[in-house]
Amino acid sequence: MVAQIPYGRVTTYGTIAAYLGAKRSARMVGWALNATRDNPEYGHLPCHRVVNRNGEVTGERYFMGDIMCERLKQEGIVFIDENTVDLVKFIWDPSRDSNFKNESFD
DNA sequence: CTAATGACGACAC
DNA sequence: CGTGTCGCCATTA
Repeated sequence: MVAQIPYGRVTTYGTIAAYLGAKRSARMVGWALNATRDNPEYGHLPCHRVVNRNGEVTGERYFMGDIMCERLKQEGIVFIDENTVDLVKFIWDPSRDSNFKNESFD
């Protein structure tokens, strides 16, 4: 799912969880991403494009250092704060992406 | 089995 | 709009 996030866009844990049908499992999304951390298979995953509901790049302090913020800025994401992106402008809603809409995640 | 915890979210103040 | 609470689900102690 995270791998489908378009360049220059971000999405939130809740959005992903909601789209997968697990609206109340936002934490699980973070947990899932955490699992990819030491998993070489997902090493290339654009996890820096996943932020929390407030647009805060919380994972930054947790494990990737400044990598996440730097890559986001590099992609044209506008930060409204030290570690907060302009979620209103760059939020990516999977249900509004025609290329992604047809994927099945039952 | 119970308690605590987390890359979180919604809601009440 | 910052802070406090409670809910969530999987994992771990």
